[in-house]
Amino acid sequence: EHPKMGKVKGVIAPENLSMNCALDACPPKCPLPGHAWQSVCHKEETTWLAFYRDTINGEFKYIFLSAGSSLKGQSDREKFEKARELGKVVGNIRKKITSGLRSSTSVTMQQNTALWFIDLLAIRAGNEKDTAEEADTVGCCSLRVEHITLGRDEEGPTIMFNFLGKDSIEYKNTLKLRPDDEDKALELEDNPQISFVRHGEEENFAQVFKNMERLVRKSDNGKAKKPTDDVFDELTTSTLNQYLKELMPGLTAKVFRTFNASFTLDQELYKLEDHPRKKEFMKTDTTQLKFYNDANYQVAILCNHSRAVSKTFDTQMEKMDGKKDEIVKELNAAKKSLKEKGADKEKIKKKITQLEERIHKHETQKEIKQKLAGVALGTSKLNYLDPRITVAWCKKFGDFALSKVFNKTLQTKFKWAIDEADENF
DNA sequence: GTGGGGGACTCAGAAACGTACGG
DNA sequence: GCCGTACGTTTCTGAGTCCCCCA
Repeated sequence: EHPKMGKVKGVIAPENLSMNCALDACPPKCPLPGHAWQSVCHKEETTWLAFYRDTINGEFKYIFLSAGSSLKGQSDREKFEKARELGKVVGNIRKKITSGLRSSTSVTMQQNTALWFIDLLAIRAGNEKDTAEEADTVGCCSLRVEHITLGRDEEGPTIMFNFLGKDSIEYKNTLKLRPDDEDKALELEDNPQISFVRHGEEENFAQVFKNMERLVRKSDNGKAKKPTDDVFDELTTSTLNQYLKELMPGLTAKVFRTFNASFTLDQELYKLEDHPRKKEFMKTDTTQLKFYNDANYQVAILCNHSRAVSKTFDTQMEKMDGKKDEIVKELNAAKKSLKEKGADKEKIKKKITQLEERIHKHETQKEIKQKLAGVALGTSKLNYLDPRITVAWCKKFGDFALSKVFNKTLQTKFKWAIDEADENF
């Protein structure tokens, strides 16, 4: 429960607003007669147009330009360029991280263990928070012993994470080795609460597990840790980011999230190229869109973007089941009539095929609905996926209409990417 | 020199709103 | 043509990240 829940916000008057405009520009006129702005300033280094203080916690609230503005587009582009830059050197950085896992210096070991998780699981950095003023949520650096369960299964060690992340969204995930049995692996792959260690990282995972055993049991002074103690007791987000800056200029924990999200989308989308069912996916706009959304889904799972399941979800499912039963009944009747004397066999066979296709379509729709019930695709599309990957893919595969994946708002926001990327991006 | 907090930005899901569709 | 439902889009504003400055 949020400590400020139930508090009522005060009205913001012009007297609470500070305006920001160029020195040679005419400040906007206050539209309310008898009122005036608190102040007018000329900050050339900032992008906000106005600000006021929140009446509950006194924090700054800014009025910014819209996401579709060229200024925002420019910084969006810079964000994705930084992620691409990371992509070019990520191999070397991972080598440094994995060697740091074995460091005898405690803080170095902690830094690299945390980064290993941030890179693989796209967990946020985890700033310190004042739980008297804000909800008790955590990220990687602020993980507590109570959020981690170490275990073992048939494949080897397991690390289970269970904590509340940003916006009090539950993060539940078990990290484990991929089973050799491919059927079992594929089955587990569909489970959004299980993540596999990357191929070739098995030994590093063993080291990470060893580090975690140490970190959840003892602090550096040898004292046993309580469930409410920090796992990474020598880390803060700023020291972690300082370390990252040594590895690459401008690198922060957040960049890993952007990079891994975009990289995942790219990998998933380009599986279409040599996919054994390529023809099937390319058949219609609907099937191609489904392929895109499946790729987007993988990113949403990685970033833990969830949403509340609709209150009417169960009834919607029941309705779909009912509808399917109706089509099945019709199909059975058609099959029966095929055996009757004097029946127009060709006509009935055609009807049977149509009904079977309808059942298949219906089942697919239900499957998609079930899969996306608690998963939000929009957040990653808006914030983490380099739009140029999508633009290029649409151009490369059957000149797929971009409007199918980017609505009007996104087309405005990503105008810079649409202009820039060709099919070879 | 350093740690903490102020400041400025991005990211987040829910609510509100608009619209298409089918009975 | 009306109405209810579902679903996509837009708006809202809270919740994070991270840099920088100052005590």
